[in-house]
Amino acid sequence: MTSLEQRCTEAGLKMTGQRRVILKVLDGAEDHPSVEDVYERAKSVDSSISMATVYRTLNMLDELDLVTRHEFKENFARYELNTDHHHHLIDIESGEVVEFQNDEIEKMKEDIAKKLGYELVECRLELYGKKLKK
Amino acid sequence: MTSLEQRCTEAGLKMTGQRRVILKVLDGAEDHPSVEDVYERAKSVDSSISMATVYRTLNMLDELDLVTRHEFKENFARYELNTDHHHHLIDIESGEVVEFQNDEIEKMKEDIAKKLGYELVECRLELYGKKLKK
DNA sequence: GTAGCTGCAAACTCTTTGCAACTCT
DNA sequence: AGAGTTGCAAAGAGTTTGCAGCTAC
Repeated sequence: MTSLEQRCTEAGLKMTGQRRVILKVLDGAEDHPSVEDVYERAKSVDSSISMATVYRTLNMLDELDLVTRHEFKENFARYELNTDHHHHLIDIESGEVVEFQNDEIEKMKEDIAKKLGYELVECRLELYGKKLKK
Repeated sequence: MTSLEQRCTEAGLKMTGQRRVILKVLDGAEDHPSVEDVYERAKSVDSSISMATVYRTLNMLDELDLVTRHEFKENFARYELNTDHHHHLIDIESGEVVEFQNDEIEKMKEDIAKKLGYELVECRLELYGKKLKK
């Protein structure tokens, strides 16, 4: 049983076959899968899984803060297991997503919000670029 | 004739009545209007204007880089005339949008992209917060 | 005159939801 | 047993588009 599965059970969710498959897909994902991606991967394990269940499950996980929903400049959402805090650089040519983290920026975000009279609750920082040739 | 109108004409666009109204709405907006907002404001001047025209016009302006399309954590787009480069802080309680600019962050964005092997093309930086009580 | 623009309604895409059947616990 | 979960299909929301008629140039 994955720790993700465990956290879901602890949250009071029933552990159905479909759910188990979806959680495993997420747990095993090394990328930032779209709903469609999760659906395809889950379906290849249990072909009875429906898109509706994938949507419902991802929404639940998002609400439980076990997963983060991203809406990059695409017209669909991508999901990612919640681990450490980081931001993303998206390759505008390939769609590849690279993660990065930067303490200075974290600090500046806070400072800026405070200076404007706000308490920072959330933030979105996405860089879009293309690979440099060496 | 607004300078926006002039730039459109220079781009080879025909200046129709509807377009003139929409451009004026954008030029006069002090906020970050949604398509619906632009539609309503334009319609109050010329009630024959259709939603389709508003969408088409905003898309054109975006392509001409006269306008910027924002997709904050809402499920619709907002538009803003292209002026100086800045970012946004969105009040998660009221939806109000505050603009800010920070040179240090601009520099760091570039550095981070370069360090990851990318040329920075675009970026999205949005802070979400709630007003601090004094 | 004609290329481009418009309004209308239909189509699209992604996402959500009502419902009846099913299944963990 | 019963609340929660599922698949299906229909509904939603925002946005785009085909088409026939209209208009700026």
